[in-house]
Order: sequence, then structure tokens, then C-alpha cells
Amino acid sequence: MAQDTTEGSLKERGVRLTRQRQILLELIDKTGEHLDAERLFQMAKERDPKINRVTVYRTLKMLKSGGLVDELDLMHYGGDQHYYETRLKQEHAHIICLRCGKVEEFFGEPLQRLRKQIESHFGFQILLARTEVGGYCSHCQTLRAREVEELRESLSGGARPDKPPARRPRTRRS
Amino acid sequence: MAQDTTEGSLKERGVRLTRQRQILLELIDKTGEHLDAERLFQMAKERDPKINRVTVYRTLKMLKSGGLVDELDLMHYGGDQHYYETRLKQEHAHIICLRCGKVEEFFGEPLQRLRKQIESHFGFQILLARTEVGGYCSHCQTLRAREVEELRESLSGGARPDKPPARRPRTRRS
DNA sequence: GTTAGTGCAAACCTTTTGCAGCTCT
DNA sequence: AGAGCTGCAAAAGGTTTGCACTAAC
Repeated sequence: MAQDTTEGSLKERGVRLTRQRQILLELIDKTGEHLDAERLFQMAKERDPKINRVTVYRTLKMLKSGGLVDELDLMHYGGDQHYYETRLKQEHAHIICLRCGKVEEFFGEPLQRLRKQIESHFGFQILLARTEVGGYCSHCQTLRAREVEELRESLSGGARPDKPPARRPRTRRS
Repeated sequence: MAQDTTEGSLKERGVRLTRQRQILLELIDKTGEHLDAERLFQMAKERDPKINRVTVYRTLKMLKSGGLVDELDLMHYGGDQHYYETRLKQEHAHIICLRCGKVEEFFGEPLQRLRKQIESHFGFQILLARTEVGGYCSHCQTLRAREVEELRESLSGGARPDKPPARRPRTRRS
């Protein structure tokens, strides 16, 4: 019987529910984080060591074009990969702290208002929407101010001219 | 004398205004389209055949981290590259037709409202914001309906099971 | 039994990096 | 003069593709 999940939605369309897809769907639906393909692959490998990275990409592509997941890039914090999340949740914006990387979700009504304005203003039929916001979270604002101050001091002291923003180092593959 | 442009802003920071940068800045500031790195490179090459693709990437990176341009991806219509635009304009959302590729810009006040809500709700300091919307423009909605109908007919006729969405073919480089 | 889906290897596109030489200021 | 920038070549990261084999229905 088709459940009220991504899995159910696929069954109805006659998409085959392979073991690999079951694993991936459960990870995407039940994991509370925003996963990128590589991370998803690593997690899936724990349940099926034989699973291939390509299968992850193909599954994500299928889910995306089927409107079952949304693709984000979280302002490219951490690199150029894409992140994925189910569409089971209500529409929301993503708020990314550019210093600590924390991601918040915003569900307020201004989003629906914006959506409706766009639809009526252009006579546009919206299929996907995505709002991403980058900046400093309340916690990092003070820390950031301190960093800037220290930077200024070290400059007059004659030290390094600039500090690259904290980025996740590019991951090398096995 | 520093003009009220991206160029002026760079001079004030002591960034060198090389010939290459002048070309790129003018293209970005004055071109009405959303350019990706490759396109920008091709256009720049017409004015300076010696210019290198790497210089384009480095300039874009510098402008982005300096807050002088915004980076978009227009819902990955046309591929995985990024698009760039000056920040001289007021904040706006991008509306992309997934069928014809046309990009509209939305400047309405719901955007400011959304921004303020997010700032006050999380105590967040916004540095960048980006809203991208994909769907069908008013013109393509009817055409799309017709396509779906034709697809249905051809299916019962026993023809091809699916039609890949119209995508710009991946460009091979010289 | 069919046909969609998988794994593997190799390709692809976009972007970044190291380094020697050039050029703005 | 000298730090900052460029060009070139080469690499990296993320993703896609071709093809023979496997497994879901």
C-alpha cells in the first residue's frame, strides 16, 4: 500500500523501488540535516557498502525532476555542491550564517505573500521557489566584530593583510 | 576621480584597475543580461583577445567577496554555471521560465518585508539574499499544456516514453 | 521475461591553483 | 621598485555518460 511519503509517490508512478532507492529515500526523508550527494553517499554506504556514488546522483536527479526534493546550495557555504531536502515540509527560506555555517529555516507568511505577488504580477505559474539568505547569526555578530578589531590591530602591527573566510576544506575522494 | 560605479568603489580600496578588469567591469555593469563566466570571457575576448579565462574567474571572485556583484544560478536552467550581476540595482527576485528560459526581475515590497521579518525573527544580520523562482511564464503555460496533450497522445500511440526538458547543450571549449 | 536500474570506468564541465613573468601605482 | 595581477598549464571538485550486467515487476 502506498504510504503518504516520497516512497508512496514513486510507487504510484511505477518507479521501481530498489534496495538502493529505499535506503536513499529514507535518509533524505528522515535526516534532519541538509545533505549533499557525497554525504548522502557516505551514509548510504554504511547500510549498503556496495552502493555506488553514481546511483546517488541518478536518484537525486530523478527525485528533483519529479518534484519530490528541492535542491539548495546554501549560499555555497562549504563549497559548490548541492544540498537536498524533501518537499514534505512547508515552503521555507534558508538562513545561513557565513561564519559558523548554521542553517535556520524561516516559515513565516511573508513567503506566501511574495509567492502570490509574483504569480499575479507576471501571471507566472510557480513550480519551484527558493530563498537563501547569508549573513551573521546573532551569536556570530559579536564574535565577528571582535575578529575585525583584532584584524585591524594586527594590520597596524604589520602582519598578514587578509584572512580567508573559514571554509570547509575541499574533500578528496577515496 | 572615483565615479559612482563599481570601478570607483574598487579604486577607493586600492585595488588595481588593470585593463582586463576595466573591460570586465564595464561588461558586467552595462550588459543587461545575466552573464556567466564563460559568456563574459567570450565577450571580453572581443576587446582583448589575449585575456585569459582564469582572469575572469579571479575577477568575479574578487567582486563577489567584495560585495560588488551577486551570484545567481537561475535554477540551473542551462547548466551548472553561475551568473553574475552588479549590486547597483535594488534588491530583486529572479523569475525563470523553465520552458523558454526568460528571466524576469521582481522588485516589489514583499521582498523588503521578508528581509525585515528574517532580521528581526532571528536577530540575523543579512549580507546577501537571493530569491529564485522557477515555473512557466504566462506565454509558455498554454504551450506547455499543448505539449503535455501531444505527449499523452503519442504515448497511447506507442511512441517515446518521455521527452527531456529543453536544455542548452553543454558547450565544448576551444 | 522485460525493461528499468545498477555498477564501473571514463568522461565532462566548471572552477581553482602554482608559478614565472609582467604591469599598475 | 615592488606588490599585485596576469597568463599558462595542470589539477581539482562535482556531476554525467556509455555500456554490460542485474534485479524489480
